[in-house]
Amino acid sequence: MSTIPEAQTEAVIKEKAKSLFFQKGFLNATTQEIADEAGVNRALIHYYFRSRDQLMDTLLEEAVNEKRERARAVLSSALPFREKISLFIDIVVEYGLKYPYLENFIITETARNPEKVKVLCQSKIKSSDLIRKDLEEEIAKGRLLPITAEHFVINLISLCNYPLLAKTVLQNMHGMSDTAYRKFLQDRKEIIYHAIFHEPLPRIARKEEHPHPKHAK
Amino acid sequence: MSTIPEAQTEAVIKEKAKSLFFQKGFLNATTQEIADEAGVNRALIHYYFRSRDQLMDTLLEEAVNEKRERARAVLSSALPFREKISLFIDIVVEYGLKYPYLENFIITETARNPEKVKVLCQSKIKSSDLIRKDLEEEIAKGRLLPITAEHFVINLISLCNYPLLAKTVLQNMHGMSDTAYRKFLQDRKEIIYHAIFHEPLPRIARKEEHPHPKHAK
DNA sequence: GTCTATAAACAGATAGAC
DNA sequence: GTCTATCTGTTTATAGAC
Repeated sequence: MSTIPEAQTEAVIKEKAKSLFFQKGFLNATTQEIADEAGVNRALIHYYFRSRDQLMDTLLEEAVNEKRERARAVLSSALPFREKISLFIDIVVEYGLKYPYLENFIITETARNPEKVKVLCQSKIKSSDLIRKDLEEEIAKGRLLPITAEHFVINLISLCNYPLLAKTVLQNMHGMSDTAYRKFLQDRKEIIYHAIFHEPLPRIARKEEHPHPKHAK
Repeated sequence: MSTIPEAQTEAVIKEKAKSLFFQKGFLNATTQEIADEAGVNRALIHYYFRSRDQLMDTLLEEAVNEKRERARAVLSSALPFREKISLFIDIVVEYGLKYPYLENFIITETARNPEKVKVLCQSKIKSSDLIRKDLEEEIAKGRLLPITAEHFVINLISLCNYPLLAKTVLQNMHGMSDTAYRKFLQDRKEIIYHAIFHEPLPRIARKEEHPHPKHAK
């Protein structure tokens, strides 16, 4: 279409489809809706991505890899354990604020087609492996009650991700506007740290205070 | 169909559709698949339920009400607070074992059609209201770190439900068979209590030890 | 109440013109 | 690269015979 600079069609489709799926929550958006959003003809989606499924796979893989890379960087850093976890929570919640429906999409797609999970979890460096050593040390020092690394990580991720997945239910149940809901998710950063460590989140050593919510590279 | 006793067609459709949706995880089962499962003609689904949507609404409402009723009974009982919570975890996890895809279904449907949530959450007695008094008492006595009733309940439900929603991802990531996954969910009962109260789950005062996993009325 | 046959709507994908 | 037109398959829903 003439309003689009040119030759960026593929990128535009990806960007707009990503927004439709992960930000606006149109998890079942049709190729027509994607095309409309991108301001291009429907056939172009097939020209560039062959099928709707391949487009989705591409988007999902990219988004998951980006998020995982960020989490991995923190967990494998040299920071003290509790700072790692605090930053991990920050990253996961901020990512959830930016792409509120990404987790929803993953859950929906893997439930519909369990084979797809293998693409997403390949070359897997499990978070639990990255913190196992730290965790065992903390437990040995008596700073944490005994727990396996797997359950620790699953607890952490559950506390971060469930409120995203249940967004509609929670918003309705507690009568939250969209902005109130965003605030609620922000507040949960401290709540989650608190639930994990049973002590307040230290006010020091926060990487940044997010003066602007911009977070994606 | 002649193999079915008779006049129970409506009940059979409901039962089989429930199994398809909530137990087997065919969240997008077509009317044809439902009819096949029930061993009836596809047109009968429309005869009894008018449309696929109405069938789904009926199923969802019944399942949610049943689960909520059970949870409510425990939380509004006269039991000590920690026993209530322990039983609550038990109910939610056991319900998850029985209907592994119910929560998935709720999340998917409310994301697709946010209006539907109003049907599910009507006449709402919030769990957080039922335990608020208990919780404040516990906090006043110094037996629990300060937390709002809302966040407390959301933490609790997150820890119970997320592993259900992420079943496919978790199974793949940790190489769990179906039976290993069931065991994993069972184990989480103690993990969750532990995460909430930071003390081991007492071995006494458990309602039953589930000699048979049968749990629905 | 239960079936067959069919309508009606839709979505994904492709061929072929420009 | 981008468009229009069309094909194919799928699914819900209903009309009407039995």
